[in-house]
Amino acid sequence: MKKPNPPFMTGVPELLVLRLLAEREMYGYEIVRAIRLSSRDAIVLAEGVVYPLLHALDAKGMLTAKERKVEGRNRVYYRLSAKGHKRLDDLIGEWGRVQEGVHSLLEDPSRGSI
Amino acid sequence: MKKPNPPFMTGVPELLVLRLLAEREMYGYEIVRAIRLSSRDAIVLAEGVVYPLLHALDAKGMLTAKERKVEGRNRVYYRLSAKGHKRLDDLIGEWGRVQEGVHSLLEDPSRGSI
DNA sequence: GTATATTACCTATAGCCAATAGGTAGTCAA
DNA sequence: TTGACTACCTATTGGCTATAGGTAATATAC
Repeated sequence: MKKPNPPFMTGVPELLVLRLLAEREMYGYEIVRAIRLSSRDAIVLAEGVVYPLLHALDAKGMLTAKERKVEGRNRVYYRLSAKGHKRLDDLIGEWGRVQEGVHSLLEDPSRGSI
Repeated sequence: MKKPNPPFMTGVPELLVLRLLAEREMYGYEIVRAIRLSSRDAIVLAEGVVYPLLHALDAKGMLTAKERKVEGRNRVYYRLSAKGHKRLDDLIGEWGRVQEGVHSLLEDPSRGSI
């Protein structure tokens, strides 16, 4: 088996999925496409990443699922719960803090050594 | 045992360590402090993260180690190799791409759904 | 008619990063 | 001599994510 590429980041898939669902209800396959398109292929989450994540978030009460039949196909539409909104806010805050931290280290790494 | 916090990101510790060592040679304990200070506590990597990372990077030829005795204490000073510089460039590029991808999704998640 | 591509869902396995929790040893101040 | 700080280290655990599959329906092409 080929050695898998290293994961580039943790927590971000969850952040992105929650953010998309904060805008409107979506189904898994749609989320996979939206992340790929909206990030211009910078972030590509396979279905094997998104579906288990959705199930985990659902199990934690972060979102609600509703199955619907559209054009002969079953779709599971997800929607953010209040808990999911809270979680999203936390992740956005953490992302911002980390991003700033990385930025300051990349730009001026000597600041920490004074 | 307390449930450990989830990792907030992968590849970033490596990025930060390489970036610091690109500026000047440093030793492990100093790196731990520099990351904490320069990021204003946004990113705190314990010694148990940094030391194994340094050893792994050393084993991969990303950096060179030189032991030195300073004020009665042993310090292992690390320096970036050419390979390490290359790796740093790659990680900086990837960080930029991912950061932009996350940014566009956070700001305008509907772009991907047209 | 039957391949192929696309949509849409799913699970199992494996790898690796990082977080925790320890440990050793030297220096210095109270 | 106790505590605080410096400076190094390892073992274990856990969780995220990547891969690699699988099912089934629709639409298109040949």
